[in-house]
Amino acid sequence: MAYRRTHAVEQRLEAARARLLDAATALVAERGYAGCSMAAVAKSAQVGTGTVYRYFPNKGELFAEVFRNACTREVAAATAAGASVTDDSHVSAIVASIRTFAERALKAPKLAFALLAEPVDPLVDTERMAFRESFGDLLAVATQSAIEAGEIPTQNAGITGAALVGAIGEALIMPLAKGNADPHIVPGLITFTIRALGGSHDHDSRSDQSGPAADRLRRG
Amino acid sequence: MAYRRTHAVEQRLEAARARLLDAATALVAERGYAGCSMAAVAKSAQVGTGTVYRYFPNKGELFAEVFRNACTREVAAATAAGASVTDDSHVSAIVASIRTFAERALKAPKLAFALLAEPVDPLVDTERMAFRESFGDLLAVATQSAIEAGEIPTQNAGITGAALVGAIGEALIMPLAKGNADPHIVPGLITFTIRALGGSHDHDSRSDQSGPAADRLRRG
DNA sequence: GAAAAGACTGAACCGAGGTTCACTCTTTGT
DNA sequence: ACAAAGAGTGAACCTCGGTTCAGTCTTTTC
Repeated sequence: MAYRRTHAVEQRLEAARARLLDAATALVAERGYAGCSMAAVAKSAQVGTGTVYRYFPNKGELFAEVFRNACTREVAAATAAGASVTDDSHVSAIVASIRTFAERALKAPKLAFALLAEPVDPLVDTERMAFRESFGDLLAVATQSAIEAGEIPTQNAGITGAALVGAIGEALIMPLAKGNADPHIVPGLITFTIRALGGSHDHDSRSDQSGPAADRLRRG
Repeated sequence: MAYRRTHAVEQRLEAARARLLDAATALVAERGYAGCSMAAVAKSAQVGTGTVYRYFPNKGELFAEVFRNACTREVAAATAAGASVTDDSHVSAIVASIRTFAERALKAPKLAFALLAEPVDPLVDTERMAFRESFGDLLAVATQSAIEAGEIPTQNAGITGAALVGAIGEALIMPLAKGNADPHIVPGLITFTIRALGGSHDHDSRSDQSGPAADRLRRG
């Protein structure tokens, strides 16, 4: 026999795989999923097109992993933000999670849009679904804690979690699609969240003060 | 000269166009957008494939119109439901709109899923965006009225409208995707809506009574 | 009835992008 | 150095559904 995978090679392969994932992620963040052909990913990672297929069986799997990583990062960030204020109140923790999520999304709009709403492969869609679900679960669990702590009224925490995810996503999509990162909506969303949970109104210092002028009705 | 489009022909053409739209709509409602090839639409409408292109320049335009019609119907139904209770309170009107929307969606899950979430052409996506926006506007206007009537606290009605659309959409997507039309979520959504608006809790007789059991956290 | 103007047809075409594969280059072990 | 086993390559291939168009059928007018 001759040639058995040595440690050095194994590391190089791992590195190449990571480079491919990084390149793909960067491309999504820059151009959205639509601008991510396999050829583009390969080129961006400085390898031949065929090489990509030595690391991933097909496009769906590659981008499923890209999405999974990105989603994990986002959920982790939101979770961490929530955990860092648990000493205060559960509602505050939820608010912190949501603020972190929204602010991060506004900072990386193309990526956030791809994660939330852009048309993608079925395989990738599954990851998105999982993302929304796990973010919803995160909120649902926190909601349940808040209920049990008597901070907010009894309610179906699962529905509340899902509804909050939808509410935040939808409110963010317009600005994300346009690419203009107007952080003005965040306080409005937080007010909405606190009220939807049924919490008292002092969990967040900044409350949304928009006037009743008719032209304020339209989003944008 | 010979042959000028007579009235009878004009009517036949119009009828054919309508048949195509109907066939396409039925197909979407039955199989979702994914199952809607031009050939399938043509076959279902009993015409040749090429004929479709005598009525619509391309697939995108055809389905944009299909979506536009369906969306218009849904928004109209929700609007009507809201208008029919205006004598009571604005919050009740919003609740009625939302209930109607949700119940109709659960009754035609494939169509609702296509309208709300299924991956589609960019052209069709535009219609979807418009749909969500106009439904959001409907809710925003009603919210604004409720604010001005003093029923609910001052808030950015535009954000509230968008957030409610997202909340309802997200909460419905899971059941819609699975195809199981569990009307149980509707009362939960209504509770959520009323609370999010900041209205008092007696605008709807049926309130959601889910217990705190942990296994209730998961949606489904 | 004949000719002109459309309307209808569906098999053939086509493009875009994911995927493959015959070939070359690199690494390993003797 | 040399052969075996991978790893890398990118041009060619394939697929699939939207689109076209040369040929046929229908309607209208004279």
